[in-house]
Amino acid sequence: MVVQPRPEKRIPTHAVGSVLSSYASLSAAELDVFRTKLTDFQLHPVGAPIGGETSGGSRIVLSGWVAWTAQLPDGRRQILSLGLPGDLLESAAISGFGASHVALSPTQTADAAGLIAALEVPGPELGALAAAWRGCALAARERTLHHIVRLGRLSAPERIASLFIELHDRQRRAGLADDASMPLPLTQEMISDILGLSVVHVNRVLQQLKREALIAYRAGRVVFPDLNRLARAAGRG
Amino acid sequence: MVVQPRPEKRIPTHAVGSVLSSYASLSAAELDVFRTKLTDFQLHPVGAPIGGETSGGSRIVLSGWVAWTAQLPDGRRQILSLGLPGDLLESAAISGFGASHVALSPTQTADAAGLIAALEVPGPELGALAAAWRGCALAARERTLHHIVRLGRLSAPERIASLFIELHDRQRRAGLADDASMPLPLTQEMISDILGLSVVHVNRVLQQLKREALIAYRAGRVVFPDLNRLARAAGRG
DNA sequence: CGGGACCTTGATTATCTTCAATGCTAGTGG
DNA sequence: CCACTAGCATTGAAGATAATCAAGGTCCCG
Repeated sequence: MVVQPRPEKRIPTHAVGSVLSSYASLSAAELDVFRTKLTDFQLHPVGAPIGGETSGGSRIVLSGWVAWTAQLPDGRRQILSLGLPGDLLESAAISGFGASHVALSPTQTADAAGLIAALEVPGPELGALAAAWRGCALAARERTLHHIVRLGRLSAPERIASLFIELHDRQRRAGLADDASMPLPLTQEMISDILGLSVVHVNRVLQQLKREALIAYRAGRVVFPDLNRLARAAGRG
Repeated sequence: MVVQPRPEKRIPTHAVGSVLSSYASLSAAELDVFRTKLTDFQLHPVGAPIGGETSGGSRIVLSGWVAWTAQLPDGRRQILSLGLPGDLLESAAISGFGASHVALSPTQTADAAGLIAALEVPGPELGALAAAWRGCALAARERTLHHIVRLGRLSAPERIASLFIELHDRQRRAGLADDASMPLPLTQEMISDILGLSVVHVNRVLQQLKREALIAYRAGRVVFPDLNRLARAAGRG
């Protein structure tokens, strides 16, 4: 018996479904709809660009982490946002400097155009799914604004604490983190490009946070001994 | 014959029309449509909140400047974006900290919900208007991302240069600035809240830019002796 | 064993903030 | 008309925060 490859069976939609469910309670039928509406599954190795310069975007991250990176002519780099499972990768291009989506870890994405089209037709069957989708989009917008405050007004320790809290919340929604720890597939250089700091300084501040028992590392994970204290250290999260 | 008050006659839609026209060439009919679709004109004195906490947003700025401000519990402030004529004021609220739209100068706004609804119906008559509207929205999104790079990776002189270039471009589109100067109704404290710097430092960097002849003041305006040089000083704009 | 990617450390310097005054200008009320 | 005030701009001095430069160190992998 020839087993046909059935990529959709291997596609980890679990995380995305978990994220959507965190914004609205979804029926099994709705969870099926979003699965079947996704097309053009792709696997991206670390460092691979996603979507390319040309593509209009609207790919959704199924697993892995994606950085939306802007690059200045002199080499300075700023990560505009992180794409985690459930996130829609908007059109990458920005006038004024080179910007692109890059896989930070092995990443699976799919084209969400069909899903978006299906959600635009108003109907009671997909009501909760549409609400969840809007919740995701709203959360993404709030993260962008939050990031502006982070870069503009938070000190380095606050920035790191605030970033970790955001990532923890997002990964918990995706079912990828427990209540007191999370995986963190970012190098210190990536963290520095997110937070607008130098690598050296990120290293030192991380050590400081560890000394203060605000975070800990264990087996490739960040552990949060006291999330409330960490939130306070983030300048109120 | 009783003359009804006709507020729309006094409403300065000129700037908004100019901005829209800068994104797509509009017919006179289309310019009329956007005028007639706007409702609920309001005048906001300096310092007045716009939209309130409750309102869902979707007010458009007709004249004046509006700051979208986030406030941390300890008093630190960050201006997330500026609303100039033609800009849509999105829903202000952000989870995590107090945020609101505040008039920085005497400001006129209108409810754009009717206009938005009209543009959502696809049709050839309003095609260019819809394109212009999308152009505005896209530009606003790019400004937000640009702001992240500014705060994350540009030095103080670069931030100020980059901000001035953006404001000059926007005001030229609105027909409010000429090729080499623009009005600037911002105090140095407001600039510091936009750029994530202290007022004192903004003051010193402004003097430095003046000494280097990158900018000049004259009669309440900022003058740009050499925009190309300023763009270079902005870390490539 | 060598190389590469990443993390860590110390020393030094640059950038930016804070604090504390002072000046300036326009508006206000006596 | 003249203090008086309030908001904004400016200045100097001191100190904190973060960047830069230059080495090492660790770990993994071919």
